[in-house]
Amino acid sequence: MDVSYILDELNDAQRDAVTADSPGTLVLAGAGSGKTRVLVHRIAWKIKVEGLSTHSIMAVTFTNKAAKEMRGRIESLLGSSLNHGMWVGTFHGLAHRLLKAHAQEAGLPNNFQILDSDDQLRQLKRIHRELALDDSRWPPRQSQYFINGHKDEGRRAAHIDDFGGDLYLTTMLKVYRRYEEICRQQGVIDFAELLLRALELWRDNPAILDHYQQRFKHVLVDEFQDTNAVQYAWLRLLASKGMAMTAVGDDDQSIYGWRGARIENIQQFSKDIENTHVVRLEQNYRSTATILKAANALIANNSQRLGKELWTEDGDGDKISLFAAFNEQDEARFLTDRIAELVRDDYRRSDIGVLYRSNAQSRILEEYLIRAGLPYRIYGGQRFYDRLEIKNALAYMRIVELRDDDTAIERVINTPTRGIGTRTVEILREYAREHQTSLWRAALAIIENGLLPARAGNALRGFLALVEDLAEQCRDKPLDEQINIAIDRSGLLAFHEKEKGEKGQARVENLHELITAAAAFEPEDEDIEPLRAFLDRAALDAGDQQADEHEDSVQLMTLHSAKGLEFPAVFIVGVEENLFPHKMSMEDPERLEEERRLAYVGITRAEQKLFLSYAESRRLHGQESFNSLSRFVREIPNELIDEVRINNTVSRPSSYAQSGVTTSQQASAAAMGIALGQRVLHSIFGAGVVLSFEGQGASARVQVNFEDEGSKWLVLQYANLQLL
DNA sequence: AGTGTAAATTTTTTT
DNA sequence: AATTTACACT
Repeated sequence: MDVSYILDELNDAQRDAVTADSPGTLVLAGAGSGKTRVLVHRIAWKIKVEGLSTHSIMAVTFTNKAAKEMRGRIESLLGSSLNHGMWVGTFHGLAHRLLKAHAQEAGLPNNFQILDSDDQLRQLKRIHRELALDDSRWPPRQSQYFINGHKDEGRRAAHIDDFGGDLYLTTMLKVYRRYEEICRQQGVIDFAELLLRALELWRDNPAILDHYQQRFKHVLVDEFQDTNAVQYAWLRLLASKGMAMTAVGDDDQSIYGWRGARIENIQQFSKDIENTHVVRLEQNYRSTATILKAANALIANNSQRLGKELWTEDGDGDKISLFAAFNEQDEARFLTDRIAELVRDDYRRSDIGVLYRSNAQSRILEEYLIRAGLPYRIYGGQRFYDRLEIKNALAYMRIVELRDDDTAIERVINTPTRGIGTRTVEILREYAREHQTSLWRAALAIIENGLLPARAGNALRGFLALVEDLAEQCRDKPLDEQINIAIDRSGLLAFHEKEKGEKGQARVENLHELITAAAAFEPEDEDIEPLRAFLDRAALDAGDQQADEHEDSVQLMTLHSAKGLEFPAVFIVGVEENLFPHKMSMEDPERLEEERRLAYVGITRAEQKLFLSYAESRRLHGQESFNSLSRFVREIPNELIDEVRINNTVSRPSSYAQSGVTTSQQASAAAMGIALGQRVLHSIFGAGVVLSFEGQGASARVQVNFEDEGSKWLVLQYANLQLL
């Protein structure tokens, strides 16, 4: 059989990675070095040359998008469809599949539901209220962070030592325990629980583990640097009987430390598996030499690296553009102007990626893009299935599916309003807590025993009847019909139609979109009831971005969601201290290094052109701030950068007027060379930024926000400030 | 019980 | 700035 097509067009290192026949293979793949290609070709090699069955291969990725792409590329390389024999999916997706197959052994009801992070937070808020915790002293977010953090490390409440009654720990543990109890009662599991349960399932049921150990002969893991402790332990269990494993990763692209990812797993891998074959892929096929030089120089500032340097046979190409905008509007204008120029130069809009550190930055960019008539598409951000109206609609379906789902009940019991007020819900909660049961069962019992005033009782009975009616009506109907019935009968549609303004209209449209999505929904697994499969998909899948998918449009996204993508032209906006690196990450050296890796990821997305921009003054969350150029840009060698500042001659924006500084004051400040946002150096306090200004002549004072000392008012005459 | 308005709170990244 | 929460009013 001719299998040369599998190895053709691969370089030596890639070929080595594809054909390696060792128990452990570790591929350290730099950005743009053909990582996915190696994975896909390696799978083809295992099947076509080594004769493994598709049934015995498992491939794990981190995003649904990556899983889908991998499946597609394998199919097109092999020229045949993969069906369900091969397990390709995300850790969460595969864990979910596993738990559904063995729900009983995993201690879950057959129809367990997934609790997403938003619902998880709501649940925790309720627990805090129940435990009478003051939200300002004990923010629910902190509990969420605590619980997820420990779950990611494989620790349940019972495993955590409270160190003899430490108040913080005992409180957090109280919440954690109560949370576990409630989840168990309702038959719901959160994201971290999905992974932890899957691990425990194998650990505690040797027969089941053995079955999968027999079945899988080879497991391949993409983005290995992003695995957390539980995921790694899960893989180790599976591979403990000498099954072969391939891990592909890049320590320089580890950007999910905050989610429990452990870069160390890469090193651990070669320690744990004997005779690990290590392959380095350093030749880059994506970017110009200039872009790679910048990326290499930047990442060299990180201390803990396995070491790796990208190179290319390509030429230098264009320099990297750096634009200093006055403010975020100026930046947005620069962006749209340049994009328009690129489009004029025959770039397709979809060839252009716009990356930013945080989602909040996209709004202003969108505004300018719309004004310029440039179609765009946003990845990530508010996901379709996370929208309020969609979650409400799905909540009805979830209750139909599983009556005990308290989160869903709380969400829609009075949405749209139907006379069930806070007091009534309060009574339900109390009853449920006392009798250790769900809200649904509590409601049934309360009505049975006539524990409510007539009016509230009627309203509640109405809700229960509605749900039963929905369940009745939906039986044996097609999925889209079911959802249509639910949003109609529940009054949800009418509720949003009545809502005034564009918002209500958008919500109605989204609800229709949901019906369309339901009609188009094709379950991956025929055996599962469509509604169940649809709800699972809604929880686990980002909802592959709706609408306009085929129009040629500029691609907007956070740096995190850009990982794995590439564009001929890339804009990274907001390269400012405090924003990127984010101020939350500046104190801790490890987190700062993660920010640097994020910058590395961003830069290496670019094929030909890279534009960086920053704003000297930026209004974010209603507050004006003055940030200096990001240290990451300063870490790029000067000769690679071309500083452009098109609007150089335009007068400074109105930051003077806003702060109430008069023209004459401006004049005297200007005479000293001091402008708002100007960076200055003080002999004692160090470096800082001018925030405000008042008075003239001898009484002139400036307010400076010092990096180390905070903000201070100084008499200009004596301050002896040096301009930076 | 429901509705509207004022006050308070929150702003990193996501399966 | 925008969203959630608290509170007063109908």
